[in-house]
Amino acid sequence: MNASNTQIQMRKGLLEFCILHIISRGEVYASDMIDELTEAKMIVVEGTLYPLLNRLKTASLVSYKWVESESGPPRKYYSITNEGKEFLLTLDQTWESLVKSTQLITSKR
Amino acid sequence: MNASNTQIQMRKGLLEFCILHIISRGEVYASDMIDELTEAKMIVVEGTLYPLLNRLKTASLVSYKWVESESGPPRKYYSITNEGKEFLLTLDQTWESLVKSTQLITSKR
DNA sequence: TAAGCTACCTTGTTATACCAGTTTCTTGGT
DNA sequence: ACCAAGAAACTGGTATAACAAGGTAGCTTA
Repeated sequence: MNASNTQIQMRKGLLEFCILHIISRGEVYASDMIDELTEAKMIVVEGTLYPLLNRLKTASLVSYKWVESESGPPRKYYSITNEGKEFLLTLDQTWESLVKSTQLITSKR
Repeated sequence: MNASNTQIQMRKGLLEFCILHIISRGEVYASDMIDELTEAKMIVVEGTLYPLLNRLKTASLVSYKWVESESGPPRKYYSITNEGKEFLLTLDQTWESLVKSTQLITSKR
């Protein structure tokens, strides 16, 4: 039971929420997402991101299109679907309520 | 991919944090914890709580003592150890930083 | 003494993240 | 023309935690 594992566990499920938010703001591909997450100090590795994106795609929450790159292999650019937008709203509520509950418990004394 | 599962996933690891906080405020036994969590709208079932308490005990973050009940079987009353207090401080930071990161990502537009 | 409640515990399943790779495509150097 | 290097997408195995659905044991009460 160490802090770094706790961090991983606390973040579970949150990543899906964050990724969906990032995609909801406009077309992006994997490296863009990793950059933005890293900038916000939420580290994520490729082996986590790609399966997650496939899950979102399978659930019809996002879609993608191949785009040729000017330097290097083609990229998958993701965008959010209407279904994804709706789901994101429920995630917003879930997160908000979770923060509220935690606040309530951890600020008591 | 449904909202109730997302809630479960988002909460992973958070429970450990909340339970440790509850125990840190004074001696409690399982039902007390469930009551407090339920009051804060953070539902948890026994099958989740007991293994978690055993993990915390194994990691020396909490200790317990048996206490006779006035009505019913004896109870395990938990209290936090010094090691647990230290760990709780790092969890506070982990949680705070996680909230900050999520805020940063989800409030952008 | 049997029923019912309370408290604690266990087993099997599911879902997600991580680690450590692999594959494919493109470019650049020789 | 060939090979190295890099970028991008992907995969298989492992660990962890939460849940569902049970089980066991002690105490109380009718």
